[in-house]
Amino acid sequence: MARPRDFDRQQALERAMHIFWSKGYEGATMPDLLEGMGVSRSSLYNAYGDKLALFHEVVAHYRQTIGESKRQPLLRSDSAKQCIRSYLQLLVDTALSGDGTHPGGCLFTNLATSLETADESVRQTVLHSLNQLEQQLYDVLERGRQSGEIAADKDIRSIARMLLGLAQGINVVSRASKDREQLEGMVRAAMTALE
Amino acid sequence: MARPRDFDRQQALERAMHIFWSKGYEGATMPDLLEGMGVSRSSLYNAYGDKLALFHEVVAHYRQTIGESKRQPLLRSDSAKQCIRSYLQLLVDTALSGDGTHPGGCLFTNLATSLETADESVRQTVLHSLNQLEQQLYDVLERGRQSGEIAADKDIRSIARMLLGLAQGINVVSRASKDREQLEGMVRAAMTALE
DNA sequence: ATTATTTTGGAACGAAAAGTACAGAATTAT
DNA sequence: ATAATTCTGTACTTTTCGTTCCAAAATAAT
Repeated sequence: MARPRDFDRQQALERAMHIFWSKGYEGATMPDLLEGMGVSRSSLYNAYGDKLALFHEVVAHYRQTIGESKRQPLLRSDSAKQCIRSYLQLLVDTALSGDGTHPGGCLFTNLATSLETADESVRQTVLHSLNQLEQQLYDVLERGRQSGEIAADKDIRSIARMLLGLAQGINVVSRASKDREQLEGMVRAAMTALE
Repeated sequence: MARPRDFDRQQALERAMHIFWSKGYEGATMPDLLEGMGVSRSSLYNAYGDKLALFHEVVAHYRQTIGESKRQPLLRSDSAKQCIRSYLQLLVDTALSGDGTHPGGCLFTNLATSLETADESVRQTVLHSLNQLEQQLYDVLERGRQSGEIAADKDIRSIARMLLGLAQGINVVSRASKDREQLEGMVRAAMTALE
């Protein structure tokens, strides 16, 4: 009954995600977004609402795609240690953006360091995401403990938290330097905490 | 021969540091700075130059004060493990800003996640600071290895890197939640990598 | 073809940003 | 006291931000 949209809504959202991911919410200006998304002003406002609404869609999209895929290794039926190891390895790979299709690091980690100026709902989302990751790590460790793979006297809650922290740290350090050896060293040392 | 400055330059710089620290470079607007520093527009431009110049002074000041004091434990003549432990503990304390005099987390960690929009010289400073910290951690571990406190077969370069990463992670997570137990759990688990 | 509906591009708007200009106030040296 | 110099507050300019408005173009249904 009316003219269909000229651009691919999903593709444009993906591009917006990359811009917010690398520049942050405030750092990504409307001109940046317009150019990067390849969409005109009216089209953007018409399709997504205002900047904040677009950002919320981007955050949701990130969770469903990038976030989900990064946690994939934790859901596999490998041994617990193998799950953790491949999770961290994948983290390093995406932090370095070896494929070149994504910015480095993690959108949520970046957001966490700029929560002071952020929307309250964003703060909630970030907090929830961190807690969720800690719990997922804990669940894997617990499974490993029950199977005898991880010694019963290990404080797996603390280990889960350490891994959570290290994951954030990997995302931080990778923003400043793309040294794979450095990041993989972190992973290697962290794995010894499970021995 | 002329009228002296009306305000305390150092104190104003300190206040500017707190504002940049909690809000970031772009998030800290001139009105924010003017109000927080308790200085009028002309005085600020007269005393520091423009916003970027002020920021560079802030970064230098942060290194000399906060940065230096946070690394203090690494320079003590305690045992290596004790050095590391008290370094991490101090990190947790300041991350939670237990004294209430400072914002939480770390200015440099925050900067690292927003390097894309930052000045190149800032990027260099952040990178240098991370490398310096890794080296300091390594030096302490090396000392511990030579004294026999740390087993000779440990990969202390990787451990130093892991601790570097975890330090950044602590700064990140502490921005989102002020859970002391969570952060201290990270420290506890990380310390087991030295055993 | 006509009509109804929606997208689209470009201009325009208001608010807020950083930085500047200038006049007057204040203080030290003469 | 006076003069020279520097600080300070207000108001201004310029730029850039996010957003809105409106007419023209485009398409699907009638």
